[in-house]
Amino acid sequence: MKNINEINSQLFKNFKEKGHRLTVPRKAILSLLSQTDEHPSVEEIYFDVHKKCPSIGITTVYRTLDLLFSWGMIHKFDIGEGKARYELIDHPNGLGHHHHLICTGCKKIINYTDFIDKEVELISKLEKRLSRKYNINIQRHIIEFYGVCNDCK
Amino acid sequence: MKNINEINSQLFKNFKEKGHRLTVPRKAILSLLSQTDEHPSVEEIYFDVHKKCPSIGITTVYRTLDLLFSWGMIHKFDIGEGKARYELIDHPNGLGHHHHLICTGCKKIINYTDFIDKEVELISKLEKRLSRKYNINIQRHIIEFYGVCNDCK
DNA sequence: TTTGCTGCAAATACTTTGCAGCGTT
DNA sequence: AACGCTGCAAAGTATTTGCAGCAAA
Repeated sequence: MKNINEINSQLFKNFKEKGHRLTVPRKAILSLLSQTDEHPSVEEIYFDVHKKCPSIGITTVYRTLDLLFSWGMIHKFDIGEGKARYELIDHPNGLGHHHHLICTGCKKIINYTDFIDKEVELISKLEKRLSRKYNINIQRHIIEFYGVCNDCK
Repeated sequence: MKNINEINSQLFKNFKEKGHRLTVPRKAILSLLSQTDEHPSVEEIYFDVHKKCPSIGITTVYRTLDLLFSWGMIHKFDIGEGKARYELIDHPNGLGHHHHLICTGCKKIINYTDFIDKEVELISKLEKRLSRKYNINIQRHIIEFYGVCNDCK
């Protein structure tokens, strides 16, 4: 059973080995993302890291997330709010590959991992076929179900 | 073989029967959406309808699209540009249910309909299971594959 | 020491809102 | 005639950029 420090030191090590500078804001942002199963927005990430380290500005949060996204380390998506939400891809804390169930009322996001095996199987087949047919190099996918949760009915 | 006027008159008829006022801007926006297989943004829709009818303002385009979305007539999604794109759901012009293949380089969107039968089958099963298990009333889904197209490699 | 990263302030992009008047029904 | 729809202007969010200084490697 790994604790948070072990998990983070592994994450940080990988990060540095890829040649990126491990600065205070980056540590704070990566730590936050590795310790949550939620899908924080820029504002939420800024609120958290700025509280722990007030010198961090929101511009840096935007820039860091952009970089992490372009390096393929995080997912970026918009559930219909007009702002981005983020999630670590290779989540070190036990949360494996999953898809989302989103309430259009309260914007709650449920990560589901049940029923996912058949999905993964179909999707990898599909990716191969689509890649070949449309001559496109598929890197990731988004599968989201939208509905109204019990509290919002 | 239906022509555009027939298609639109059917669309407009349905629209009015639902109790919505059929105004000049709404006609223009619905016509545009029914005649394209693309996924125009607000700006692109505004550019088109404003050219045909200069009195239409961009605010009306935003409001009309919001209403069409809340009435379940159009899809609304963001392919990672930070702005919404739209698409008629019940496309009268032959384009059936489909999913998207998106190039992260040039933002080109390919509608694919091949291989979709298995997807639809799996998805409807999934929707039932997820609805029951998570007690949520699922209304729609988004399935998108992201990659780099041949031109952008 | 080098070069990439950072914070601030300002600019830009997208979307929403208040309000008075107009047009569809 | 009623009331929903519209355009304009202004305001509200979300995000990006220029630049000088700082700090990780």
